[in-house]
Amino acid sequence: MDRSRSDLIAESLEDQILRGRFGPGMRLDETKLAEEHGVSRTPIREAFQKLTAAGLIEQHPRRGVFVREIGAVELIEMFEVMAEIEAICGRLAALRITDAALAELDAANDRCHAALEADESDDYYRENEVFHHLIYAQSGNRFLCAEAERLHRRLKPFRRLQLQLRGRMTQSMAEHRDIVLALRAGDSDRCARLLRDHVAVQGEKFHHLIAGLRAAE
Amino acid sequence: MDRSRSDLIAESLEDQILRGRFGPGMRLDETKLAEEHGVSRTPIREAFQKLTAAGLIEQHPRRGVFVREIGAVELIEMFEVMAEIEAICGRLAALRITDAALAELDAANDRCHAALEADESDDYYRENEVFHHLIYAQSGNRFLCAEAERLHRRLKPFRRLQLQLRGRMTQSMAEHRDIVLALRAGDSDRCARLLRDHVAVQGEKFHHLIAGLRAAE
DNA sequence: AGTCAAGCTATCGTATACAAGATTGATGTT
DNA sequence: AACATCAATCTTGTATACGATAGCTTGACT
Repeated sequence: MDRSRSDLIAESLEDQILRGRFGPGMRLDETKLAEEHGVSRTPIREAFQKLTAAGLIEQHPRRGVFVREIGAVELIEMFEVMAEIEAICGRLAALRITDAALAELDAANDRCHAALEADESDDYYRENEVFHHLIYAQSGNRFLCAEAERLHRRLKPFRRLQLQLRGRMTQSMAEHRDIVLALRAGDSDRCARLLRDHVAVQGEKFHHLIAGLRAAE
Repeated sequence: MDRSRSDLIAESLEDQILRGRFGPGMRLDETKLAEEHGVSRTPIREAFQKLTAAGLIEQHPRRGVFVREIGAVELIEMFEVMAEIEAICGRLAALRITDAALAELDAANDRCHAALEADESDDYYRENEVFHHLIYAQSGNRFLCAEAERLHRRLKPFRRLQLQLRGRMTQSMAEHRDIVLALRAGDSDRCARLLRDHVAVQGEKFHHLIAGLRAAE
């Protein structure tokens, strides 16, 4: 399924960009990257195409490619959309979820809780992700699920910032439990609302998030 | 802004695929297309990257690229997501829309009505698109707007089929007027619901749509 | 001394050549 | 006669080379 070189390189570059190896606005040099990966410019250029489509970089006609700067406004917009998408997933999942999936959600939540107590934030993030992905899948709409995962992936580094706010992890856990309750009860409207609020970043949290962004630079 | 050759070719190919020049599952020959466009294989390949990202074609490792078959299930899923996205746009737009935009919506609706009376389905279709794009923009969320436009574009050919159902255009017009009323009143919940129902293809309409698809083959 | 223009350089975009893999057809064997 | 295997050809994936364009630097003129 993987289209060998260029796909691998695209993945690698995406990872490096998200991890901050390439800062926002930084120019990516085709030749340098080609040498670095031990390939010619062609696969690098193909990888660029993919990253452009994913919205990670910008290609200027005869200037070069640059890591896209995600401004505060766009970030807020993306979180707003993510919150709504998750709400949709939740509403559909509440109607369609299976008992097995509910059990898995409980299990993920338990592992989340364990990670929280052990102060293992990496584990917490992973299980938190499992929790959300389960809900996406339980929407019963594979297209929606794919879209949600795409956006989730894009917001990944920022979501991490969000969770670093003091006391957010504990609060997040409680919200997860409420969400599972709504799912189990089949209360789709409530579930949608809970998920929207869970993901939405509002009020003064914005400022922390933006400050975190600045600090990360 | 346009990256010369490959972008133009990608657009051309996309258009041809959507118009049915290349049937679903059909293989696209790099060499043949290169000759056809009077360029080498490189720009064609770059165009393929874009189309893959847009979900229009599939690239198999050493086999070639094929026009993606969109099955009935996936189509229904995509319409479900589109309906929800439009509902979100509508809810936000109801809170944020300007008077100028309301006037533009009215104008688009009037042109829609005129096209309906003149039985000019192409004009109707274009104005219908203007109407929806205005609402996307009035969500005040540029990211959401871009996502909505992307999905709208992908569903374009199928939406066209849907509108060809008997009496659908007249009904659609009436729904448009209700939507504007809700927007003007700032009734976000009602607007969201109206838009969701407007877009959703539900119940027996599915069968018409699928039957139309089958007939088109 | 400052500004504008011209030329140079660096990098992008495209073409072409080459390599590797997959498919299909033919031939040989059972 | 049918099936399997091997080879040849076609097509994709990668590399390299060349042409074009934009930005930068330098020099000349005001």
